[in-house]
Amino acid sequence: MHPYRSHSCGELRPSHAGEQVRLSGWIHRKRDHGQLLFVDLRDTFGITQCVIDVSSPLFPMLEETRVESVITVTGPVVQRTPETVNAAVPTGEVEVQIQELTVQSRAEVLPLQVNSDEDAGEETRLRYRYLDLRREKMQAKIRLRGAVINSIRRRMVEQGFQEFQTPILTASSPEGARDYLVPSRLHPGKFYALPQAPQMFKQLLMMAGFDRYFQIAPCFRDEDSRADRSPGEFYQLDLEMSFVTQDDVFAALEPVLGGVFEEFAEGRQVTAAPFPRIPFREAMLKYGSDKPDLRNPIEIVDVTESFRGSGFGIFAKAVEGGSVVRAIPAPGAGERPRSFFDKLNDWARSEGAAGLGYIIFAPDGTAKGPIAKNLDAERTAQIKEAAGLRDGDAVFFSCDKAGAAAKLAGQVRNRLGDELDILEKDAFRFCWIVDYPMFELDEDSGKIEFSHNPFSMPQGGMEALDGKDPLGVLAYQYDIVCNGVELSSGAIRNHLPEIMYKAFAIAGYNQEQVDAEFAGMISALKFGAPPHGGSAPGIDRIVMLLADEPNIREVVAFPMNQRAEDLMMQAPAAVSERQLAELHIKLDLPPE
RNA sequence: GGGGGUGUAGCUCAGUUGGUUAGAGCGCCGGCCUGUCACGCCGGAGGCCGCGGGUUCGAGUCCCGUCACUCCCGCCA
Repeated sequence: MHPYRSHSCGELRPSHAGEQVRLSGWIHRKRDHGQLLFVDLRDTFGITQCVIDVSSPLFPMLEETRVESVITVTGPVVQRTPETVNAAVPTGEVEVQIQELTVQSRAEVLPLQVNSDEDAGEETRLRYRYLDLRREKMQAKIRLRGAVINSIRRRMVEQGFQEFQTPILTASSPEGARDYLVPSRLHPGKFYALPQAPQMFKQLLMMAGFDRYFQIAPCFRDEDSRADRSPGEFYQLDLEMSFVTQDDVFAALEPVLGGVFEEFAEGRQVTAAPFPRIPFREAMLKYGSDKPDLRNPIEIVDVTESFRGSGFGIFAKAVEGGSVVRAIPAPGAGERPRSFFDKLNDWARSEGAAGLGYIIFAPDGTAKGPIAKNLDAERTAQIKEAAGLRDGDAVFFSCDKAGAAAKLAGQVRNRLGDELDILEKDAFRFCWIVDYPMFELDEDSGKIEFSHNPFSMPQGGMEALDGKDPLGVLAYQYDIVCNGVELSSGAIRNHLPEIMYKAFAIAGYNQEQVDAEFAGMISALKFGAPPHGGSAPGIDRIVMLLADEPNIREVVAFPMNQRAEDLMMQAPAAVSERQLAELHIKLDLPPE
């Protein structure tokens, strides 16, 4: 017999009764009856009950072996009597009678409990990640991640995409996030950078004529983390296509994402392709965000005109000064207590807003609240009509300059969705956000800047850039959003050097600067570049959504903590003087 | 860089208005138990209440500072 196992711990059934088997695994749980001892033996495939009694000379050895020790047991499979069957476990109709026992590895007292559904603190979990990962919940999430990646890869290949590998040690790029730098030994004072994304390489592969590229690509960015943003590194489904329009990219990606979500939805609804397309400006108005959660039925409306010259002086005056007023309907909130409105107002102030006005439309048809007192009935009715409100509803107002008003309105919309518990349940709601503006005005400097990727193709091409209103130029730039999570952004790229120079000129770069900073890219465009475009959905975020986990670390096997430290491997760490010397590095700062 | 939350036993947490010896569940150690499956019963050990300072007759509790973790803003496709 094999030295470790003849079967897995999830395998044995009544049909195996009478067979001599060998199982290896971790002691998940022990139930010690003094003369009789049950061991739940666990491997990644399942749990099998093993039993031994005091008549065996091995009994004391097993009795003193702690939970999470690794053992090998050998003995016959026995069908359990009907009253001792455990219907909750697939192997629950049988058990293994232990005749031979090897303790492969003893476990000390554990810093976290593996056989518990309760999470230990994150610091403990990350420091002992290998224990945390033994837990059933974690095994399921990490397995899901692997299955999702397999599914993506299969679907991409089926659509004629070819997988590539691109360099990890590459050059720093001047745009975007902060780079991770790697010092060069052979070139004193010079550095490689880890790629923030394989952007340049995938475009160069298009110029090389490969037509359809994809990669499950590691990306590195030295920026602060969030619950949904890993510090340091993450994975993207990076893809690029030649001779395509925006519609072609959407048509290629929708069946992949839609298909993956359908495959792992487990009963949850998935938006059917084609996904809705929402222009950026419309999204900012209706949802106050370019990553709207479409499970939330609330739609924001502009009611600026209803307040212009009105008796509600604060808003009327702000409107004269160029502010707008956005109305956020709160369906069913009309019967909430005063404290509900006060709490939201306090929260809005804590978010930096001047305050959050509201009108309550009471069930008896009267309009209540401080704003209603100062607003004539006609205007109040106008607002009620515009926001689609009924008696028993309420409406909140966000009044500020357009950008800030939209942002607050979006936050209120999200908050109301949660507080009023009106989000559609068990659904994945996708949309594309399209028609991003090519440029935006920097509020501090007053200068025109790229609003997204400078390498996107402006809609209307050269003609549009030559026009009088660069801020009105839209780009073939798009995001895909699911349940309020930005999965990716993408674009049809600018493959024409003259348009590239012009776009950069508008953003204040002359030709020499562009040539210097983007040399590889610009020169590649000069030798015959196909029109091309692509996208790069975040793998971790896809798995987060499918696993219904708000924290990205839950779907990464070995994540770093918020301060970009690996508590288990103890990275980052100091290195030896010798290593530094080889890299021509002399540390200037005392090490603490 | 800024703001919020948390920090009490190995783990998860409770701890009232500032009051006497800081508790529970799980885990650990010991004892009992031959059909349990979150086995049960009895007993025990285990505490720098994150750290430093202050107020007070008295601080886990209040104040100041600091550190750690976490969430958010900034930042980030």
